[in-house]
Amino acid sequence: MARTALSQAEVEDFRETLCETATRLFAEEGYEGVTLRALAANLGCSPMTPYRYFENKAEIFEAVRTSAFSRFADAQEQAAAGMTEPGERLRALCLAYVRFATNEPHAYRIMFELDQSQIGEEAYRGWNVMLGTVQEAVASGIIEGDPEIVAHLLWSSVHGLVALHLSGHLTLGRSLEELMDALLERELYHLNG
Amino acid sequence: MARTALSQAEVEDFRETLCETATRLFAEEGYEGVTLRALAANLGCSPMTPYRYFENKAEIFEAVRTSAFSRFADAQEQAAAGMTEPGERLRALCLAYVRFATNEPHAYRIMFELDQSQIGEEAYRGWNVMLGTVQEAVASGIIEGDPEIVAHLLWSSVHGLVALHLSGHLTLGRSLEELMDALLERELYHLNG
DNA sequence: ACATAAAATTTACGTCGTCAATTTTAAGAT
DNA sequence: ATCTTAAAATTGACGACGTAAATTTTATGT
Repeated sequence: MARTALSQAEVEDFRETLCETATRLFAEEGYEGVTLRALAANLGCSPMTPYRYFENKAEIFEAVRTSAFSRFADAQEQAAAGMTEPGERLRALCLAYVRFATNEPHAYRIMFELDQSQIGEEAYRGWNVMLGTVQEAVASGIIEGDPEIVAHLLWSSVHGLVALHLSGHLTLGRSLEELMDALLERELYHLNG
Repeated sequence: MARTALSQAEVEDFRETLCETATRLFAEEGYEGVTLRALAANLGCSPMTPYRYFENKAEIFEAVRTSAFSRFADAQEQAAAGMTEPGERLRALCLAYVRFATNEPHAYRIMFELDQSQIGEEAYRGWNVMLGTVQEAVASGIIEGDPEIVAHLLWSSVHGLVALHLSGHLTLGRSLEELMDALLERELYHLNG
């Protein structure tokens, strides 16, 4: 007797398309640069249409952020899968980390510069790969200490390098990957030296 | 024959008052939360008055940022002055670092999350204290490696800890200072162990 | 084709940064 | 003391933003 409501699939489709477009715009224009009107124009719809699929701009960017975490986790898992020895795997993880950040700087920034409390499980997938690898490394004796603490310190250190690099605070004439290797070398110091 | 222009001192006075008020508002409301109209209201002037003293909002926040860097550098210098032994001095620096960040989270965020290219010499004062102390630590043998690289890595690591802490990404049940101590302990590992 | 409810668009509001036009203010000249 | 004048400050307006409310379009069962 009346128009039927959109199917779950149709809703999900639009949400996904919107999220992809928003991610692209965001990568081009940065966080503040993306306006809902521009997003709508890129989607070929009116500025109010997205509001049927998302509560507001903040929720749109939460979706963009979650998808970024998802891609990041994929990269981490793929990097880990390629290596068997814990030390090599650790390095592969860190390398994948800095490469993700350099390839998608804007995505990286919303992932970690905004408050974490609102994001879901997807945010922990990448972290869990790192934690697991550090646990293996400790178990196999190439790193010492409480795995959770070590993983947090390693993660923080790599994040610090990446963050300062992205905002231009690293004045040294070394590449990010060089610095990351130097960091790992020091962390694994008592193995080699 | 006509009204005299404001003296250099008067201009500087207003700029300073504005900067202090902006810093306070910014600390309360966060970056996006501060509007020029609110700032003007707090200063007891009209919204356009600040424009005689600053080009635009961006320039105002550059001033706020520079003053934050200045306070940060003061804290670093003061912390360094209290310690003579390089290892202790290094720890004092890191402690002052994390304390500044926890006491003035908003200030800390604009210092390091925004692009660095626009800020002046004041931004390097704090860094130079750290670099100098690492150089001493290397000279006295308690740390090994190229001082510049080590200083960059240490700085990055502490920044990473602080940044992830401020955005709520640190899930471990340890305080920031505990983690910082664990980090330093590992860095000085081959001295103690 | 018609009725109807969902979906989409258009219109409108309040707020933002900031430009342009205006008013106020303080000093030298009369 | 008053008038002149240029600097300083304010007021008013503009376009853009996020989004609430009102309106129009669209797809279905009868």
